[in-house]
Amino acid sequence: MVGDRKQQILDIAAELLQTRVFSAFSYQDIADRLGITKAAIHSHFRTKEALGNALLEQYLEKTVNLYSEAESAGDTAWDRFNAFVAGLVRSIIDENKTCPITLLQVEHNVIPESMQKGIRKILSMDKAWLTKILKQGRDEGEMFFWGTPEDQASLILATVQGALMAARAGSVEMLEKTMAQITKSMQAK
Amino acid sequence: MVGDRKQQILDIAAELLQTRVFSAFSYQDIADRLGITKAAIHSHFRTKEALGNALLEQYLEKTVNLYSEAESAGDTAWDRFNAFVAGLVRSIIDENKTCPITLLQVEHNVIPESMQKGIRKILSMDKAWLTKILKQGRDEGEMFFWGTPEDQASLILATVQGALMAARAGSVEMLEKTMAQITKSMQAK
DNA sequence: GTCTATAGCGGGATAGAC
DNA sequence: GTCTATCCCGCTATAGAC
Repeated sequence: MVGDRKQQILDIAAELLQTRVFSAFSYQDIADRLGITKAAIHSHFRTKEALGNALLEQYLEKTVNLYSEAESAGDTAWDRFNAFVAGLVRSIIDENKTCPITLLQVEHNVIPESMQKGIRKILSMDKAWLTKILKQGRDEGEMFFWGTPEDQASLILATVQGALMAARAGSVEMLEKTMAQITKSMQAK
Repeated sequence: MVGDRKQQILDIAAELLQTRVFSAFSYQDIADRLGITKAAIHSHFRTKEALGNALLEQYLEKTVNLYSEAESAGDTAWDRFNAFVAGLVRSIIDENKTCPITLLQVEHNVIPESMQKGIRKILSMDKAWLTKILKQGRDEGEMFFWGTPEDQASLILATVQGALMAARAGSVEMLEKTMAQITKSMQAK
């Protein structure tokens, strides 16, 4: 009847994932919000694994878009870095949400292998992109950190994910403070 | 028959929590490993919520012990800091495990309120303890960071949790590198 | 393509035997 | 205190109507 039911389902699933975890939402939850039976969801996504992979594809696309957006935000590494972090934080909106990739990473051992693969792909893209930016920042003489850009990228990704996650049990204010703290730590030597 | 069944159950539950997530293990999983029926578990922990709270009590105790251990490791802030971080990393052992508090924090919206309270308690203790150590380190002129010790404590906790979590989808080697990176970032100005 | 009815299984939890 | 048999519910998934 609607035609883009598939997208509606994806949108609701995305929200449920971000406010709970993958293991803790069901087809029933989605069906309830659409006023249909859970079996109807299976017409669009035969298994929950398929739904999960569709979500991951969507995140992959969003991630790539965020890189473009960050690179359009300015020419300096700092411009790009700040736009990237802001983009991640923006995806949270309220304190009950958190980064979907972080969530799925936590559930790594509990979800189907096809999904694990999708998660690792996005995580490695993030790391590669951030490494590139940090290298640029160091070359420009504007970013300061120890060791390789790659190690620093791991550090920052861990911090950002940890902070996005902590925002759930704590406050969003805290999140912004923590992000600011990362920035400061690289601003001067 | 055994007498310390309760502790056996707790130990298995702790391991299941760390390798999965709270939502994704069941009484059945525990019962299977003990060769009894899941109903028997209910004799020891009437609800899963009760089991979760018992786990949290155990973690609280371990956390307090880790503070003592860290403070016995030496008199300087660095001695204590390193012992603390090492203690957290030690609890991981293999790459399929992660920090239980991190896990429960992620599931904050999905677990009973009594457990949420326990989690927040441990998290705030960690933050308070680490803030104290960072203040000491700054006063000694040995630790360098921007802003308040409290903000830096948030940053470090987020990083550690993020890194412990990332170790699950990635490698433990990476974890150690990331930890080393945190340390380096505070060693010189 | 979109949906309902229903199966089949596994979840947490209770009653009650020992 | 320790356990089994059992209940009821919600889960994912299939069959088949429209």
